[in-house]
Formats: sequence, structure tokens, C-alpha cells
Amino acid sequence: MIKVTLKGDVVKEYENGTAVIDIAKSLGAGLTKAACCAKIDGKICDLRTKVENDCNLEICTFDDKDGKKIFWHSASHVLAQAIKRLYPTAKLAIGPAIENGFYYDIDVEKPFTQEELEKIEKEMAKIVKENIEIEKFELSESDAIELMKENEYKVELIKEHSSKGEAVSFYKQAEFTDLCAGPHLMNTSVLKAIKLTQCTGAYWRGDSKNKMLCRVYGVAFPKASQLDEHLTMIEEAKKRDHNKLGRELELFTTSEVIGQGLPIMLPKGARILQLLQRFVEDEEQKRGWQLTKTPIMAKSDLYKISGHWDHYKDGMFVLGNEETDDEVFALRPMTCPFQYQVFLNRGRSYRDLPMRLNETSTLFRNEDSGEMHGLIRVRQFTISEGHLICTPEQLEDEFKGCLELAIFMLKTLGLYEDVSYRFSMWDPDDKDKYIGTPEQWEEAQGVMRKILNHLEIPYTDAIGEAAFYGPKLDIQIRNVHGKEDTLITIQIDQLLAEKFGMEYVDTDGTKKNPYIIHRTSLGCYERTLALLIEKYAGAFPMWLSPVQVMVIPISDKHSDYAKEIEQSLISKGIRAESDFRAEKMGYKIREAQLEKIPYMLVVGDNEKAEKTVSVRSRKDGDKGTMPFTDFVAMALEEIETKAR
RNA sequence: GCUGGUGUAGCUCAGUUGGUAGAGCAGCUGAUUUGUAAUCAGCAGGUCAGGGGUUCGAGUCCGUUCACCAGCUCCA
Repeated sequence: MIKVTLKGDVVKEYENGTAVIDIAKSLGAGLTKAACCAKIDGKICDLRTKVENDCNLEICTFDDKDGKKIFWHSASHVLAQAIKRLYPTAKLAIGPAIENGFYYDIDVEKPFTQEELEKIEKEMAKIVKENIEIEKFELSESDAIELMKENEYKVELIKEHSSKGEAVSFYKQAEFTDLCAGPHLMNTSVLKAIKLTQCTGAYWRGDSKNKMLCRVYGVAFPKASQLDEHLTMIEEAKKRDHNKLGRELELFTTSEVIGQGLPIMLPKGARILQLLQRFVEDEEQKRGWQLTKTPIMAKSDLYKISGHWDHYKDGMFVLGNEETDDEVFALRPMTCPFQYQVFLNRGRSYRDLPMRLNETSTLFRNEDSGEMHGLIRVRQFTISEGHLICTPEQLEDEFKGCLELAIFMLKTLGLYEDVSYRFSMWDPDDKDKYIGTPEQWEEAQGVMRKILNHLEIPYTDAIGEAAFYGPKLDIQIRNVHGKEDTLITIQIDQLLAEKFGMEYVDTDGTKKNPYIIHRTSLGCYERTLALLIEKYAGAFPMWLSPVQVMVIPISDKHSDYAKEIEQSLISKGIRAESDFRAEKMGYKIREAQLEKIPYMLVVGDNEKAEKTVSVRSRKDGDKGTMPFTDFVAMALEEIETKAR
């Protein structure tokens, strides 16, 4: 007999070798039905797994993160089975569960059309109804290859798994068998609500040198109502899409004759960027940063020293022809070597350090045509850039200062709860991308890890995500589509200082290379604006609203008083406008509300007589009448505190 | 860059098997002078994303360029 510790520290005894599913049965029919997989001593496994030692056992349902994963993974097998039934010549590649559903990559002659996806969906529903048992078996490498010999993708995977000494396992459901490590559900019948969401291209093994396969994405739920809820949620999220909302609210636009990835900031969008920029620059000044203003282009020589010419020439806008011109320039794709020239302006000693240089820096990157996206990925953008030059002893404190600044920015904007931290390291196997020696990388990464651990930052490791010159702490955020991007980055670099001959005289009279922290305090303004639009669905906090107050006179008779109110607000630095059109008040309110203006001040006979305003907030509706001076005090307070 | 989708008035969308473009909102003009989310009427607005091809005839069919969208790859 073995002792199994269950949820709530309940210990039960079972025959050695009892399968998890039988343990679940002993606990209740409801749990058995809902069970997707289990965790034995924290290790995820099949319900088929036989328990052979005393252990902790957790049975996971769809409500658990791991249960969902298994549920969706099995859904991907049903997808594959349906495709094989309808398209017998299709070659399956891989089909994992992802964060929000599953996909399967398939090698087919022609990508599926919408109609074909619907047909596949119907076949999947049939497979679910057929109530098929899912069985697991293992094969030797040679038998496995024999079984999958028609499919070069699976053969490649089998060879790879066995070379690592892993068992080669298969899952079989009726006529369909797939190479898979599992775990899986016991039966197809629980996959009640399935929706195939899209069909796109994806490279085999994520390498653009490989063949592009057809990737079918889907989601699945145990109940139809959950699927509906999920689809509604996605629709709701799309309404916040900055790319749609930002254009509707006239924050930005694009123009075919200007070009891709070159957004035009309209007055309202430009105003928000100005507010953000002032906020950042003022805060940096308070924290001891010195503003610089360096050229937006340079001779190729500069980029050759930094290494950017070798690494990113294709991504730069080069002016001139290297073959024929004496001088070739390029628009700057980053600020680093420009700001280094500030340090290099004269000899430096330890007394000059730390040197904190910030700049509102416009950059140009010739992104591939398929990469551009709204304001998130563009060809010209302006970044809250900064480089901090310091001694090794100062590094931790200064890094901490940069991080505190970033966190202050995020908290003020209300994005703090939405970010995650990524420790981006080099990939020692990628000889092309990274400069420097393994020893230098170990040192820089070691220092960064120590700092992150010391500051108790909840980060995840990311191999191969470092800059070519050093490791990064990336502060990541997701857009409404769930896609993750870097909002803020703080990097440690000891390689570029050497390349540029940056030295300081230390206390002992010897010359040393400083450490450089590359950092942004708020990332690039366009991207930040995009995330803010999505965060607030266009209803920006008062201090960031392009128009803060709309004065609405009830009729022509009240225009003078409205004008007086408007002017008074403007003189106090509040961004106010009046709506003098000969429309009904309800109409003007509706428009101001749709423009997401924080306050509407309705003024008529009563207000005029008593020097009051009727306040309507976009959030709470009619707030009643108050003395104008009271409203001003309230508005200024809300702006000053950057209330959200 | 790759795969797929989309492109008709400022916006949202109609437009039959190819026969020469239509609505609502927005805009303009006039009337209305209004008390917390849409007053009424009239007018104007389009080389159907841009070249090209097939055809007697193309918004509709074919090809190409551009832009937009989703995904992949990339992201100093």
C-alpha cells in the first residue's frame, strides 16, 4: 500500500500501482469527470499514470492552469485527427497548447480557407461525439521511425527526442496516432465546445529558413457557455485596440504617401506625447539626469565602432552609397554612441561619475514590412533614452535608481500592475549575434542577476534575448491581442565603453573602463501611448486628456458666460473648449462623452446668475451644480495629483 | 521578408450572373434656442487604394504595386 497526500493534506492509502484516474474515481464522480491531468509531487502527468510511491497528488481540472493546458493539447490532437480524416495527405508537424488555446502546424498543399476551417470544426465535433478513448504507448526509436516514416517532421522529432535519451511515446485515438509526450485527457468526449479561430503561416521549428507550414489556431472549453464568454471577451478587448481607437479619437493617422510605419500624430495625440515627455524630462531632472541633444544622423564610421554597422546595417536608413560616396551617413537607430561623445568630450575622473545622461531621442529603424503595427512597432519613434556611466561600485545603486524611476513612471501611468519582468541573457551558441567573451558575459549577467535577486524582482529568464553588447532587464507588457512587447528596458554594458575608448581616472590614478547602463524611463512614447489607449479605452486620466473640460452652453444666451468660463479655465492651465453650436444640450453631451472628455460643464440661466457650473463627469454622469471656483479647485487637484 | 485576409464618401457599410455608384452618421446651409447620450429640412461629397491587362463595356474578372489587419520570423 502507498500513502497519497491529497488536497487539504488528506492522506489516503491505495494499492501500489493504482492509476491516478482510479484514485480520482474513489474521490468522486464529479472530480473524475472534470479531471484533465494530475500533478504527482508537483510533476505534471497523465491520469493514466500509475502511482508507485508515497506522494502528494493534485488532480487538475480545466479550472487549473495545467488542466487547461492538457485540455487544449488534447483538442489539438482532435484537430489533427479531423484534418487527417478530411485531408489524408496532410503532414502533421507540431500541435501544442498555448496560453489561450492551441494550434497545430500542418504541411498541406494549400492553406485552409474559412469554409474549410468550418468543415474541420464540424469533423472535430463529430470526433468528440464519437467518445473516443485516448491511449498511450511507447516505441523504440527504430519502430517509431518506421511508424512515422511518411512524415519527415515527426521522424526529425523522434530522432531528436531519442538522442536526448527521452522515451518516444505515442497517443492513439481510434484510427489516429500521434507522436506526443503527453499528458492527455482520457477521452475526446469532454471537448464539448471547440472553435477554430484562424489559419496563418508559421515556419517549421520557428526558423524563417525552413518551410512555412499552415498553422490552425483554436480554443476549446468544457461548456459552450464558456466558449461564448471567451469569444465575447475577445470582441470586447478588440474595441480597446489602440490602432482602431487611436484613429477614431483622432490621436493619430497614417498616410499612404508618407509610408508604412510612419504614423502622423494629430493634435490630440501630439498633446499627449508632449505631456508624457514633459513629465519624463521633469522627473529625470529631479533625479539627477542631465539632458543632452545629439544629432539624429552620423557617418557610418560611428556605427562601425559601436558594432551596429555589422549587426544591423540592413535595419538602418543609410544615406549615400558606400561604393561611390566619400561619406556615407545613416539616420540613427539608437542613441548610445551619440551620448558617449558627451562623456568623451574631455578627460573624466571618478569624480564625474555617475554621469546620468538623458535625451528625448528620435530613432529610425528600417523594420521589415510585415513587422509594423499601429503605434507599437514603427519606423520612426521617440524614446525616453538615457545612458548612465558609472564605476563598478556604483553599478547596483544606479541600476536600482533606474528601476525605481521606471517603476515610478509605470505606477503614475497606471501600468504597473500590467507588466512582467524578463531577464534577457545571451545565447552562448549564437556566435553571430553577440560580441565579447564568455567571461565578460558571465560577469555582466552575474552582476545583473545579483542585482535583480537583491531587489527581489520577480523575473523570468530569457536566453538569446540580450542585446548584442549586454544583458537586459526588459519590462514587458501585453496589448489587447495578448501579444507581449518590451515597454521599458534597462541594460548593463561593459563592452561598448571599451570599443569607444571611454575611460575614467580612478582614485588610485589608474585609467578604467566604466560600466554603462542603457535604459529608458518610459520606453518609446508612441508605444507607451498605444498601451495607454488600450489600458484606458481612450478615457485618459484627466492630466493626460487632450481636452480636459468641455463647456456646454444651453443656448445662445449663455455663450458669453460659457466663453468666460472657458477663458478662465485656460488661464489656469486647464485645457478647455466650448461647444457653441446651435444644437441641443443632449447632443453636445453625447459628443463630448464619446470623445471621452473628463468633464462637461453645462451652463444656462441659473449658472450664469449664480456664477456656478453644472458638472457632468464622463465617469459618474451628472454631479450637480457647484460654484465655478470649487470646480476649478477640484480639477486642478485632479490634474496635479495625476489621479486615475 | 513569409502566409493568409482586407481596401467603395471623413466614418460604418450596401452594390445581383460584368452594363457606368447608394444609405446612415459626420460635413456645409437654413430653420430651431434647447437643462444632462442623437431637433428638422435642404445641399454637397466618390478617377470604387494606384498603374496595367481581359472585354463592346470592369467597383465586380486577371495580374502587379501600395496601404491596412492577423499570424510567423526579426526587434540595437
